[in-house]
Amino acid sequence: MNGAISILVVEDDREIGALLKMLLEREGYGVSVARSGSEMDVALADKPADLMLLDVMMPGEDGFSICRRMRATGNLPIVMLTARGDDIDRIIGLELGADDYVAKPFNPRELIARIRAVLRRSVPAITDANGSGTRLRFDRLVLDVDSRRLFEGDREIELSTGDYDLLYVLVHNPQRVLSRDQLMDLTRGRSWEAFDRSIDVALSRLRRKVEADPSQPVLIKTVRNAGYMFTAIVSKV
Amino acid sequence: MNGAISILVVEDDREIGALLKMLLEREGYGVSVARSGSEMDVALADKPADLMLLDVMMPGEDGFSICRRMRATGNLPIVMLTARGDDIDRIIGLELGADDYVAKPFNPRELIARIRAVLRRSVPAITDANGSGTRLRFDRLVLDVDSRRLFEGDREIELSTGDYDLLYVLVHNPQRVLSRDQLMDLTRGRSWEAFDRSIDVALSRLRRKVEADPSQPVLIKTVRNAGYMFTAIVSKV
DNA sequence: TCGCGTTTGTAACGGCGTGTAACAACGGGT
DNA sequence: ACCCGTTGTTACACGCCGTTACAAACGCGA
Repeated sequence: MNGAISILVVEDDREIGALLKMLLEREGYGVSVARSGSEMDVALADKPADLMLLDVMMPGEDGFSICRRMRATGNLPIVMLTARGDDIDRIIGLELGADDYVAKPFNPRELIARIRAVLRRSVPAITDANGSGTRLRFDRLVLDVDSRRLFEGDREIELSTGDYDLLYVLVHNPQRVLSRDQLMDLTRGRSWEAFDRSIDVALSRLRRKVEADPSQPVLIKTVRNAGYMFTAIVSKV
Repeated sequence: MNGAISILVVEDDREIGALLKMLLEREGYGVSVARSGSEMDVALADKPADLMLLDVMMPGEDGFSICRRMRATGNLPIVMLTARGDDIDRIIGLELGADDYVAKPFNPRELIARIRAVLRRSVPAITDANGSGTRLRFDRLVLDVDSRRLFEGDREIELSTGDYDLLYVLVHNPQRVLSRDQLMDLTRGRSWEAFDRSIDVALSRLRRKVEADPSQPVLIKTVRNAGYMFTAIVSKV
């Protein structure tokens, strides 16, 4: 854990703090958790961080104030964690000085993606092999994540919202079997109930668009009794 | 509300004063309201403010006069509230030494943004790397935030107030899905009720102006069951 | 190898979310 | 007062996607 990128989580809620720590460590980051602004000061004095994940709503000094303080003294990348609704709306479009924010309840994937993006912007040297680039190439296709568009050469392949969400998840988990339950969770945030065929149908529709020969799928293989697997090599740019 | 930044609102109209107080307190500022120049003097003697929000049009001593007086004695940041956005008012306001102005009727978000900007500027330590970029480029377009105008090359694309507000919010949140609720709140300050289609229609009208092919939108993507996403890369100047 | 139960592929249908034309209401400018 | 541009409302068309139904593919035991 020495050469790892270090993230300081500032979050008063024990449970959420632990969850964040777990999530981020799973991604290979070194993680410390501070439960207040003053704990944060101590932690930073002890060891500098590469990025700070900062909860807005905290007793005592709140996230806004901490963010402002940090900006006054340095430019440590900050990702804010805001409660749903009002807070978000207040931050959006305004120049708070944070580098990005994620709304609670947060989608773990989005959180990781945004942290990676901020790190990439602020530390150009760190190009995580596993990272979320903005253009992904596989087979003869290119998926542009920024614009949610898919290209085959210079021809665009139209994707619906559902097509894109599904393809996005698959492309980010190549050579790995994803169960229907996982796909359901990752694309729709719901869990899978027995006899639900919607994933199968969605996948069938996606194949029709991305497979050279939909009747002989090679990009997306079916793994009987397990789920589906994206088989192509995925590279950036 | 002790460590909070304090703002003194000088506004003769009770209703607008209360509205401003509410808006600003929601942002975490400490707010006092004075209803005339003399009330202002009393308030300032009692407790110094970090920023003054000053209505131009008032019976008795008007905002211009007050601004001039304040500048003669100190450099308290002042944001002027002008009745109409005529150029005369703007120039006078800035010549007088005000730090910024907002035209009535004001967009709450813009007001807050300008106050934040002035506060940040007035604390010289905080010179944000993202400076005062008032022109934003994306795709083949340039949005001038100061004048609220949009250009495609040297050709201007006419935007209504609503067009601009919506585009502004979108452009400030690229690669992020904004729900109808968020868009509603950010552009109109109201919350979204089920079956309200006004955002959809506003967005459709905006697309007609900014998309190369409105029937195949690429700048503003629809994310089904979630909202809309601005997909272009936005850069300053 | 065959047969049968289970799993998967996909066509077809329909509910519903979204796009947008048309109309109404509103407001600022003259 | 009128005009005209803007914005909200309504209505309808269309495409997406969940459900259903049935066919095809698979796997396991005989």
